[in-house]
Amino acid sequence: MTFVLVVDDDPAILRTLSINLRAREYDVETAADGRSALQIVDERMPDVILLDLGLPDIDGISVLKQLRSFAEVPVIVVSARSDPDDKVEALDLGADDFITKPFSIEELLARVRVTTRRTGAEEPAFVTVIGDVTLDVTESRAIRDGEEVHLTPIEWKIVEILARRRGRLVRQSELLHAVWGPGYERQTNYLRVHLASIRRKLEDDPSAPTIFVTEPGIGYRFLPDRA
Amino acid sequence: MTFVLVVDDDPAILRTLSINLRAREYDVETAADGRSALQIVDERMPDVILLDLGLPDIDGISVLKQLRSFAEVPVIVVSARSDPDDKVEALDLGADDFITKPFSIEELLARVRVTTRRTGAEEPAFVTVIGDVTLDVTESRAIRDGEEVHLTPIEWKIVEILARRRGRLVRQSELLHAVWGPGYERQTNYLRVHLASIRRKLEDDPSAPTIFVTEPGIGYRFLPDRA
DNA sequence: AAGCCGCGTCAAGTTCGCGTCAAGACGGCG
DNA sequence: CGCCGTCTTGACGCGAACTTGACGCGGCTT
Repeated sequence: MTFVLVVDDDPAILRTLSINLRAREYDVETAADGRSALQIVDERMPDVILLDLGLPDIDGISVLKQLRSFAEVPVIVVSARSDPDDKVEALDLGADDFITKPFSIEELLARVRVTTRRTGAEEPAFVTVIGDVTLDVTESRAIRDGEEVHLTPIEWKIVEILARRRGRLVRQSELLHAVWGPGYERQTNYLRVHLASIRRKLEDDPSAPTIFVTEPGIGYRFLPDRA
Repeated sequence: MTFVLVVDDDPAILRTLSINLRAREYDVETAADGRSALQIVDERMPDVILLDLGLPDIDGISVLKQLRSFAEVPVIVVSARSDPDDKVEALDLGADDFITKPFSIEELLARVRVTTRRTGAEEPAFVTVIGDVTLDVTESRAIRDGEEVHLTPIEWKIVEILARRRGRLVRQSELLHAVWGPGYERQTNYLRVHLASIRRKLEDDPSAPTIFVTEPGIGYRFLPDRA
């Protein structure tokens, strides 16, 4: 999943952007000032950064400069200043794009798509290792004892949803809705059958599951923790 | 010297841009309609294209589409239309940037610098060898057993996208979106047909592909690894 | 203790997706 | 205007994947 960092001191903007980006299946993190923005970049390099120029602590331009001293990550400047000089300065300092407030959310999303298209930076490879099993959800690859195991599309969907919530409980109705769509929330037998084949392929002892465990009457849980 | 193609039907704009660009030591050529623009691109590939959407003959959007079917050259759309939908359409069809008239010359120049800065940094001369097949994606050349094999434009697009992600999975919807544009994400039959002809031309045994492999229900994968 | 409900298992039946082929539509070029 | 390469569209067969129903087991309730 593409990871976007949104930097703005206006909570309303942060909220709007987060909601819209998340709805498009982006992984979003926010920062309200330059210091925390740089920290996030340091910890977990984003695929795109949306950067406001008017920040409370450091000037947005300075943030951009510092950023460029160690990272090539695409930056889209989002600013209320429409003065051409500001744009030129930001662009020449390494910004990849500049969009002025107020802006159309659709346009912003399109510009985000442009930068990700160019860098080809999709999916930072979401992999999970459990003992001798390796699951690469973004690549749809499962490896067990060194050799590839084939999972079907529905099996992958289930695994993906459970894996994204590592450890937490996922209700049956939720799984059914996510995989089969609305209207299938009571077909719990589907889950039984498909979970069975997933376990047959990935569990050491399919009859005593330790990775994909059942919460009777409620749902399922993915437990990647293993010695 | 960086070569810029300016496409606009307004002679005044052509003049202003030419003068300003030439003053910055760009090599400039102009076109007043879509047909001659495409011709120039065919003869002498520009480093950047400034494209107006309102052209007398072909719609600017169509020019962009045709352009993208055979060239990756950076395109900055320059248009009087400020409707967000127009912007989104152009950007999703492959435009790298979008600027609305009237604009500041300085800003336009800055945006030109952004695109050239980007493309100048890349260019990893992209050839792949798999056994007796050689693929030169940047040059659109395929050679098998010493003789050239002809691939059609769509075939090249597919090969290129898969090859750029060597080994990694590309989802059907992604391929369809990238090759045919938004709205074609479910026409998986297109992929079946074109993949078939690609395999017929490049695989040893087209019925048992080893280079372009299918992940049933999910997508395709390019596997250049070979003994 | 008996019965019910939810889960896992299995096998049979059906659908779905892929590859293949061929016919028709489209568009560029002479 | 007609030719030719290319792309689209539909039909078909096959195999994998999914659905569906039956069954047994175990825990929980009454």
